[in-house]
Amino acid sequence: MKKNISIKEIAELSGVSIATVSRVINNNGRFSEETKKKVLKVIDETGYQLDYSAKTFRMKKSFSIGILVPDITNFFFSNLVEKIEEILFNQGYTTIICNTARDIDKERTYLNILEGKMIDGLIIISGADQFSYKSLNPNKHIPYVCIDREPKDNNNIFISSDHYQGAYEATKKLISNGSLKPAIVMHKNYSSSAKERLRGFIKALENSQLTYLENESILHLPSDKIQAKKFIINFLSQSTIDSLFVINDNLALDIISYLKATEISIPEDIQIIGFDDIPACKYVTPQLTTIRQDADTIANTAVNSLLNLVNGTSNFNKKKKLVPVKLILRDSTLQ
Amino acid sequence: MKKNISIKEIAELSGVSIATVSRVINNNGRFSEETKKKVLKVIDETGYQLDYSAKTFRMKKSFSIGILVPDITNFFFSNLVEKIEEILFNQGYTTIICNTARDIDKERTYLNILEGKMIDGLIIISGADQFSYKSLNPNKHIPYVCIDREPKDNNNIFISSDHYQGAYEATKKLISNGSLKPAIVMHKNYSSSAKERLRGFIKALENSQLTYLENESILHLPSDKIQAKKFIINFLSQSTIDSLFVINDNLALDIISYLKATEISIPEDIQIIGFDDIPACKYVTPQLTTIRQDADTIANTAVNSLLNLVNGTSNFNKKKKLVPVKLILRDSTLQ
DNA sequence: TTGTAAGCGTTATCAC
DNA sequence: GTGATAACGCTTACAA
Repeated sequence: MKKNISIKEIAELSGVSIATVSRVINNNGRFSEETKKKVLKVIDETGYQLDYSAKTFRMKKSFSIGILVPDITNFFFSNLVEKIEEILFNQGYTTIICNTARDIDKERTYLNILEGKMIDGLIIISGADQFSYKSLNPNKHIPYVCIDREPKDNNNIFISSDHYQGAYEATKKLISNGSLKPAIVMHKNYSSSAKERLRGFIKALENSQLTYLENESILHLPSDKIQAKKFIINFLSQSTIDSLFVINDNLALDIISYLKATEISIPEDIQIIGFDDIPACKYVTPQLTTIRQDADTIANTAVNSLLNLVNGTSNFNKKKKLVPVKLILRDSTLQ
Repeated sequence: MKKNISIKEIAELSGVSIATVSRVINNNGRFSEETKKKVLKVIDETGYQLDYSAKTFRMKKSFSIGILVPDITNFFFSNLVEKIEEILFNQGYTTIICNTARDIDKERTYLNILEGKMIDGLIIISGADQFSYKSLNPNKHIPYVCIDREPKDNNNIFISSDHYQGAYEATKKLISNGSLKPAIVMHKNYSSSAKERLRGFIKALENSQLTYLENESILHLPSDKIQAKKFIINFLSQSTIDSLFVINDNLALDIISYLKATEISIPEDIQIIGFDDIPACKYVTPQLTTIRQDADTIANTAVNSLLNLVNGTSNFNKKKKLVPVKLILRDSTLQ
């Protein structure tokens, strides 16, 4: 196999030095219009392609951005990633998507690899714990922004849906629809967004003179689905809870399917509101009322903030950026 | 900013040559147990990290694999990508996921970028047309495998679910359940997998002495959802079609939701079978009977074949690999 | 405006 | 077993 044609050959073929060729290619420095033409002609004829690996190596810059995402099969995440990827692509950046499978070791490994690959920036999506990026090399740090996950050193940029607002509105809606005893359903682990949603839920109760009861107003569903089903059916038949604000749509849809086997009907006996607005919301019966996150705005904000950081363009970035959410009314709530 | 610590420092600090350090790091060539310990200790203490960009540059090998995927928000694809990514990760490869958004230009651009990045191999998932990879440099070609998309030069590797078998079984099931007039529902564009599914559908009709009617047995749904809804309702109320084999679950779920507004009931009036087995199948009412694709096997086969190609391990690879699918019975079919 | 040459961090070849 | 050293393709002072 013939070796790749390099800048050196181009230089020889066009009778100039490699430095000049490099200047022409990158359109930087000075060169005459004539040499430019000459060089470009040879490049065109030979089908020369830049060796990015050499360029990256030399410049310590790769024009690629890493994304850490906990679970790419989750619609909210894949939707977000798709949008981010598209924006970055249009700005000339490649996106390296890393599925961490919520595994902290895998996350660490990826971080190291990305660092070794001279990644220019990093977008961290969600995850249970606060995010702290410690490079093995304390002098090196890749600029990053977090989405829905609080950075540990808190002068880093953090973009998030207004989970508090969403939860507040959802709960208020349940109450104004007549619910006297709403409960929130969550998993065991509290991500920063889950915490905010809980806070919004509690605030809505308070503002409506309802009391938040540690043992009744919050349900922690087991992650095993069989157990979760037993648990929720059991709980609902023994309590006077009459509406559920569920931490995300996937879980809400699970709950709806669990309740199909029972006498409990939605929304008459129990109203349900989810979070995210995944496509499946519209397919279930009853269709799921939910809080829609604005993935477009989140993606745009994240990329802009990150590229500002990477290029040092603007250094007056707000540290925390809250993106409004929207209540989408469907059939799992009254009215 | 202090410069990165390199193999050279490690060499000095441990009193050996850089060549020896390199051998230890890569565990290749000979070195004594003693020097190994010495070097490893220094590496550990200093927190030295390999510079992949230098390694890639030097070796013309990046230990990363590109994936071209048409739409990462589609569950079948994201599920596949997630599995592929996991397998590759465990083999020491990074995965660069490229969402082509079914855009042929974007695909071309990505291909060029990936080539410049010294990608070791390529996995191409689905897409409407046959895939043909032409490098700008005719002497260079990155090894690749296709999933659900036929490669143009047909001695390339091609992995696919047995769409023919799936469609055949689905249709046979509809017929054995009493359907006298099944129809297949598809989009306008025929991917290689869609073609196979159509072939299986037609074969099942033939084998059951049913006739395939060009104007009745096949429905091409408009991509606009409003129009699609009108179209399907109109069609079903005017024809004697009594079962539908739908080209994929997303479309089948759409159809189920369209029919909710009508008198037509599923499965009594119309039986429906989808394809893929996405999670939402279990959430709808009635739950959707479907053909499950075996994403695990597809992912494993694709990665193994590709890595064999990349490493030149085994050169007796079957060119086309068919992965069996499975009928999952739920409530959108009788019995 | 252009050329010379150093240097990025690694691997690989060869000699010892 | 180990060490010198060339080489990979590019960018970028610095010189001319």
